[in-house]
Amino acid sequence: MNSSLKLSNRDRAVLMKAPFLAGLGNSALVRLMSMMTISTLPARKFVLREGESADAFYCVLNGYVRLFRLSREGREADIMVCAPGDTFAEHLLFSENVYRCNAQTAEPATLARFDMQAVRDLAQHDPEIAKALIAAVSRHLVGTMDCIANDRLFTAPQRVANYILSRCPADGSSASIRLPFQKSLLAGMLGLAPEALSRAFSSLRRVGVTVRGRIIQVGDVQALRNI
Amino acid sequence: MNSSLKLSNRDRAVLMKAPFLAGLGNSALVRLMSMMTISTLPARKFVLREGESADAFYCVLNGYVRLFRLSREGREADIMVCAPGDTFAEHLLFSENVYRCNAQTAEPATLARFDMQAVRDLAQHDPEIAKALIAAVSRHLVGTMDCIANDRLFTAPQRVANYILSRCPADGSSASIRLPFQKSLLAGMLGLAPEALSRAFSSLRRVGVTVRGRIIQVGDVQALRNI
DNA sequence: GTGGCTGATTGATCAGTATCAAATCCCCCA
DNA sequence: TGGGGGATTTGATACTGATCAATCAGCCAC
Repeated sequence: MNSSLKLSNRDRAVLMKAPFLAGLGNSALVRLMSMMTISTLPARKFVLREGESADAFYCVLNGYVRLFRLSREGREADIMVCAPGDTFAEHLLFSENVYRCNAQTAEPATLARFDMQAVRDLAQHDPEIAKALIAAVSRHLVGTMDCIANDRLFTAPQRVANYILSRCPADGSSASIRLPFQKSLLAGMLGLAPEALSRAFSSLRRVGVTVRGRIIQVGDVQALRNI
Repeated sequence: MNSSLKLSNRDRAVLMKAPFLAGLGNSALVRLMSMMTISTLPARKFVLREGESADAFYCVLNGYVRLFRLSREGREADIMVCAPGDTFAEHLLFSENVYRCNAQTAEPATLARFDMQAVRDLAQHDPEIAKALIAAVSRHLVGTMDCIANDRLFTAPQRVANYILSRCPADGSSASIRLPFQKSLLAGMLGLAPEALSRAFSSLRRVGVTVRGRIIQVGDVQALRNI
C-alpha cells in the first residue's frame, strides 16, 4: 500500500471527470483536492471493514472496488461495485459513523481518500459542495434501487442481457464490448455465483451472444432486448 | 383524492418528526411548509408513475406507500415501502427528471407534496435544507443497501426473523409486536411472494414465533437471533 | 516450451422459492 | 352477531440458481 500526494495525469483526469467533482467551481475543487490523499493498493486489499469507524470516504481513480457484506458463515454478498470516477462511503457524512460493509479492491487500484470531518466542514459552508454530495448520493441510490428491481424482476440470463445492453451503443444491430474486469466480479454485481453467470452466457448463445475471454459479441442487439 | 392546505394535529406531529424536517430551524421549516400541499388518498391509489416527469416529491404523514417497478409481463417488484415520516422521490432533486418507479398507497394515506423546483431553489441557498436532503437521501441509500444484502445473503425465514427482530425491543427474552400493515405488503418488502412469507412464518414456529392475524409473538428473542 | 496457478466452464444434484389451485381465516360492517 | 369478501394459508408442482466436484483454458515465470 503506497500512499502519496502525487497524482498521475491519468488519475487526475479521472478525478476531474468524477460526477462528485465534475460540477464544482475552482475554489471548491482546490479546497477538496488539497485535503485528499492518494493511495495505490494491490488486488484484494481491504480498503475498509464493516464496523470500523467511518473516518474517510473514497473516490476510485483506477481499478475496481467491491463493497460487500459477510454473513455469519462467511458467505459474501456484493452490494455495489465502484468503477473509476465513483465515490463510496460518502453517504456516511451526515448519518452513521461506522462503515456498514467491507470494501476490497478487485484488482490493483488507485484511490483518493477524503477525510470525513474535513469535508463535512466544507460542505456546511459551501452550497456547491453540498449539492455535489446530494448528487453523488442520489446517483448511488438510483443505482441500488435499480439493483433491487433487477434482482427481483429478472432471471440470471435477463440480468446479464441487461448488463450487456447497458454497455452497448444504443443503436446498431450488432456490437462488441469488452468486460473491464473479471467475470467473477460481474457475477457478484449481478448477485450470481460465477457458475450461474457462465450458464447465463451460454444460454444467451441462442440469441446471438458470443463470449471469448473478456470479449462479448452481440449479433442482434434488438433481439437481446426482447429477452 | 382530497387536496387541501389543512393539516391535522396528528399529521403535523408526524411531519415535524420526519427525519427530513426534524433538524431544521424555524425559518427553513416555515418556508418549506408554506409551499407544501396535503392530500388524502384512498387505498391502492397511484401517487406517481414510472416515466412521468418528476415535478414533486412527497412525505408520508399517514399510511404506507409502496414504490415498485413493473416488468413487461406486468409482474411487480417492490423497491421500498415508505412509512409515516418517510420521504420519497426526493433524490431526483438534483439528478433525473423522470420518476423511475411507481408509487401506490398500500392503504388510505395522507401525503405532503413538495414542488421539486421550489425546494431546489431553497436548497441552493439554504445549507441547512441541503444538509437535510443529504441526510434523507443517505438514509434511503443505507436502507436499499441493506435490502440488497438481505436479499442476497439470507433465506426467506431469515429475512422474516430479521424483520421481526428489527421491531422488537433489544432486550427481553420474549416480545409481542403488531404488524402495522397487511402481510402481503411485508412480503413485498422482503422480496417474497405472500405464500412464501406465510411458509416462512410457519417455519419460525419451531423457534417460538406465533402469528395470529397481525400479532406476532416471540417466545425467545435470543433464539430468533441465531437463525 | 512447460509446469503450475488462477479463473472459467461443465455436469450432477439439491435447496429454496415461485406459481397455481383450493381451502380457510379474519376482519369489517350491516 | 352473522355473513361476505378479501387476505392468508396450505398443498402440489415446476423452476431457478446454489453448491460441489471435476475438467478445461489462459497466462506467467522459469
